[in-house]
Amino acid sequence: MITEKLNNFLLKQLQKLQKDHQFQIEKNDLNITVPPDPQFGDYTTPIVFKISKQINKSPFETAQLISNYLLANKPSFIKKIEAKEPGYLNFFIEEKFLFREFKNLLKNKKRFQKKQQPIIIEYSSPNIAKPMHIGHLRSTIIGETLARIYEFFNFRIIRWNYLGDWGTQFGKLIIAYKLWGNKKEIQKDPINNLLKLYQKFHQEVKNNPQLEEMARKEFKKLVLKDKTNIKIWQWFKKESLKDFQKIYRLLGIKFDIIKGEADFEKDVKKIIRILKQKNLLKESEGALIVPLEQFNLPPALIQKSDETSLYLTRDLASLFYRLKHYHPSKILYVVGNEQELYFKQLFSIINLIIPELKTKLIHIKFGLVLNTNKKKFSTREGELILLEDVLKEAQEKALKIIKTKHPEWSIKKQEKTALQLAIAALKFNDLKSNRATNLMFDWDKMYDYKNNSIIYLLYTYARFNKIIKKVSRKKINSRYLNYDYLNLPIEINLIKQTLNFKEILLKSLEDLSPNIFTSYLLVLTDLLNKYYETIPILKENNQKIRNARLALINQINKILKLGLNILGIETLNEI
RNA sequence: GCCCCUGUAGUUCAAUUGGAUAGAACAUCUCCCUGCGGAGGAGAAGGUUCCCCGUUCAAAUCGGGGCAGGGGCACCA
Repeated sequence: MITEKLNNFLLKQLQKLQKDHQFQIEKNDLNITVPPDPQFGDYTTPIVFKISKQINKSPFETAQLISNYLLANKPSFIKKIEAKEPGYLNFFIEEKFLFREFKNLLKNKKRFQKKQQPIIIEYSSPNIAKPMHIGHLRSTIIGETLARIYEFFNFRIIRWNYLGDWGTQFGKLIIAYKLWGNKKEIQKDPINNLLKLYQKFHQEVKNNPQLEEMARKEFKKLVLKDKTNIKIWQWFKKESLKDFQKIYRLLGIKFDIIKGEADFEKDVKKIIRILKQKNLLKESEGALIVPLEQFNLPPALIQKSDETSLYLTRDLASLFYRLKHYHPSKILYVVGNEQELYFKQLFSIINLIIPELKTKLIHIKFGLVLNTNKKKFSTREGELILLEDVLKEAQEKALKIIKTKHPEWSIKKQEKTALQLAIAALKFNDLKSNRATNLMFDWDKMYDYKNNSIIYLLYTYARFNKIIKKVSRKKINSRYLNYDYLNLPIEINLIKQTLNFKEILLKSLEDLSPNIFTSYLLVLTDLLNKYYETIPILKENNQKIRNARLALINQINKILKLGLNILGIETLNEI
């Protein structure tokens, strides 16, 4: 990567300079970035400001001093170094070098070494017996994209779907089934009917608070392996998994491990024993808690007064299992903002049990999906938007548009494309926005394919793809990729932008924010469309220039495809 | 009440983590189809970055104090 090269050069030279001038810098201070305007060069650093203060010179004077020193030792890949008011150091890269990097952009993937210790990413994690709704989508999509970005850089990833398949909620569902359920009816449409039962429970409990107690008793019976309850639970779980798999298949997601809370119920006693050994447990109102005052956190409940476990207890057990079996370097929990306190508690407890733990535990939080009243969706109140319905409607809307644009396509092709667009739009909608902020779910916006940014990306790809397909494969040759044939400002600009691909992806990974990368793809696409509009490719008379332009767009289109695939989005040859 | 997150154009969001003139899309208004795909391109208009004070070469970004919205806070997950 160019920034890496520049970084090394700069660091080395500055270290030499340190001998004559007294100043201290840190590696992160270099902060090499692409300046806002091409007149300021290809790359820039604000390091001068940090140094000037220490050597008691004005920033601009310092910049001049440093740039003169750097020029004396200038490596061949740098064309020009400039000191600019108020104190920036701007670098211009040699075109020859740009072209070489550009040609090799897709080749040197092997540079990234395979990492031995895996990273576990826990994401999606739906609750059994409740259909997947729009709220699960963020975890699923962000988690999957992070996994793909890590894999691009050759990390070993374990995709973990941690199912919510245990707990008092099943007591609620079992009692609801026993009171109002009908086996035959449920078999017809399991997921929706189970949801209705769950919602009926929460309606009834308002008038009949005793139901809560009954639910806890049913859960306790489940824990004690009551045959009837186990049977009901297994049935519900099977039906739910079937339903989830349908959606995962559509989204193109495959988990390495699908293990839920129930799988760790058996280890709960061990966890409590360990906590007791470490003298961390305290009894309070008949329940067991871990006080966390030293972390400035409220106490964490480990065991209820009826001696059943909680989500936290089982999660601790699952964490022990993960550490023991996989020795991961990191565990990422892709779970919403609202669980922040929970994860602070979980991480604090593990810190008390294993202070020397090397594995990094990270809660990758994201904003809630809100309804148009800017409030959280509530499953209990029946105010929920099913993922399946969203996809279905999105597909229908897309189909209508496709029918007007491509009436000549077969119905099968129209429908397939519509589904692909619906999925792409759903994914991109999540990935383009900042992780931290809440996302408003607006039916109209969701299906607004006019000027939708993912459509824009796919359209651009398809357009260039069409041009490339018009000439024979043989004619597209990377040997034309050089400054003699490609020297228009927009062409150089395109090449430079494309070269930022890995840097941005890496930044996206460091920040664990896919949206950094999505907005980069949009910038690149924007430039591509300007190119398409202003520069002739097939119509260019000079054969060498024409071939060079073909090679250029061919390479960039490949990058665009790769970028979209990292986001889990398939490109379309026609749209 | 305590803790956490957020506040940017009429709306939905960006802003390379403290950097150069705060950018896109939608909506509004011009212009470009004899053209490689118009789901496009060129342009106009739209801003006290919620408010006040501070930190420094530099603040949407950091600190303090307000205001507004959201989320969380022991027998749910």
